[in-house]
Amino acid sequence: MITPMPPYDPSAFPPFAVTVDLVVLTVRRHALCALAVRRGEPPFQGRWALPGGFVRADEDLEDAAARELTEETGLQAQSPAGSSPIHGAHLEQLATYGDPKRDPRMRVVSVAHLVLAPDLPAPRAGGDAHSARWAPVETLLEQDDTLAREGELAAPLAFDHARILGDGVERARSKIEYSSLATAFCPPEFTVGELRRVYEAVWGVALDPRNFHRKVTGTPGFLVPTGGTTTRQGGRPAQLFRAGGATLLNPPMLRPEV
Amino acid sequence: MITPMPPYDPSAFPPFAVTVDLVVLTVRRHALCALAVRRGEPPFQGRWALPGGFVRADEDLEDAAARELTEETGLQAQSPAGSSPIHGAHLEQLATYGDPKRDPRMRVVSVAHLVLAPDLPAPRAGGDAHSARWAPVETLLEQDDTLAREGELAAPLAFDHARILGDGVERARSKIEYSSLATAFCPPEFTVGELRRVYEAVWGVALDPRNFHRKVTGTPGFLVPTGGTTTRQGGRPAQLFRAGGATLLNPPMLRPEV
DNA sequence: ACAAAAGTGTTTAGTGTACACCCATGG
DNA sequence: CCATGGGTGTACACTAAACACTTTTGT
Repeated sequence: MITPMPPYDPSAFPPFAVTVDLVVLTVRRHALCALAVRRGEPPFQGRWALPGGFVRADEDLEDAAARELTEETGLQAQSPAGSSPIHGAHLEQLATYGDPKRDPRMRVVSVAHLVLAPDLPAPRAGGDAHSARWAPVETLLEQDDTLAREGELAAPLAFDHARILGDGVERARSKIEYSSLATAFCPPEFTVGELRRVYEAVWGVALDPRNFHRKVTGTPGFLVPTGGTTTRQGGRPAQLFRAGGATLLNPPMLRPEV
Repeated sequence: MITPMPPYDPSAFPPFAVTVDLVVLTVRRHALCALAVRRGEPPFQGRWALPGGFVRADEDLEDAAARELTEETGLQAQSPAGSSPIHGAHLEQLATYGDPKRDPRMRVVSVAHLVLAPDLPAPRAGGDAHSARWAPVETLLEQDDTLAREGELAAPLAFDHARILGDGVERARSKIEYSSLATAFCPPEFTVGELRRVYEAVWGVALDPRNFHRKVTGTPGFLVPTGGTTTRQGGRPAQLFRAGGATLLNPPMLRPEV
């Protein structure tokens, strides 16, 4: 017999644990990197995993993600609604993973979040760097291939974190096409060339510097010049920009054909 | 003191209830409609809500959503991986809502899913139609305005379901731009005009029939002609098509400027 | 004959792409 | 002076938008 609105008995629900996992992405040395932490206990002891933790009893999901982010990196989240005074990282919900067997011990539903951050000196800014590191996403993902190799990253990521990381990378790759999110990878002031290198690292392609320059400077609200210049990249001094108010890019930045 | 990987104590986690809620969209009489059910018990007794229910102890999230969908509508879900023999509805995860106060009784985290279905004769195909109905999304959403009005839909949706519905509608509106998902609103065989009316209903705009025709028939893999024709829309007989294998539209269908 | 919806052709404006070329600095 | 990256100009291909026009049915 089918019940359109099933009886809603709050005292007889299956118990779940709810966690947040973080896909924290940045661009370092012209490569897209993700934050990984080493697990100190079973299961998957010694393996690398995405940072994360339990959602507290009276905590919103996004608050839990922001708290874990601060604990791991010292970064403040910059949610759409929030307006942190300090330069923060972009934080958004990614997807939720609830396979009954994803954690061998118990039923855990994980709400994954995506964080885009500018390049940081080191994880946790001087904290427990021994158990947290940036690694290129290909390094973290290619471990899923059958070829096991030597080195400290030889094993695939714990749990279903390779899938979560892959989904997060895919989201970032597509989202910088039609939004101004790529600026979240840059410091507060940046040049057009630095922004272009972000696109090149995230997409893994080479872009024409001249057309890119015309495109981003010609999109109203994307970039606002600060008046300053820099020569930190060598060559002719480049104008410095801040991210403008526009969040959507129309027309979008086109990713070269695969 | 800060712990990079917090102690993971599976026996001491806050208990959560996990539910799935469904945003089931269809196009009826040239309007985008969503499935709503009437609540039979407190809280929000008598108010309209999105269909949904608890995730079972050993059930994956997507399986739970597909089960609820079948219970409410008789539809089979057509997940990306699955390959149901009968014509099914598109099902994908939408987002997860976990505000600690979203359910007044207990901590409930709801994983919302989005379903796109062809027009159906009636909810539950002859079942409990008295407690389930299709309603235009504007009707369901405009209730959130302060102006309360008479009629059976006078009250806003229960819980945070108005926000969930709004997010689902927004996802559908943007996703038919760059994917072939609009065909999920159509029966197995359909005409170009019927597909165009789907776009017009979802976006709430008028499209040029001639340019639309050229666009969709000129995109390889989007539509495959079945050879048949129909005059069910009046006028000159129109070719019938099935959805092709392509899932991404490149270049995308452009939504007229707002 | 007329209305209605399906299709096709053509013109125009705008955008992406490729690439020649110049600019301003450090070494 | 040369290498390096920043920035502008321009020609060409492609696309979308607007709309005149023809086709094929039902009434």
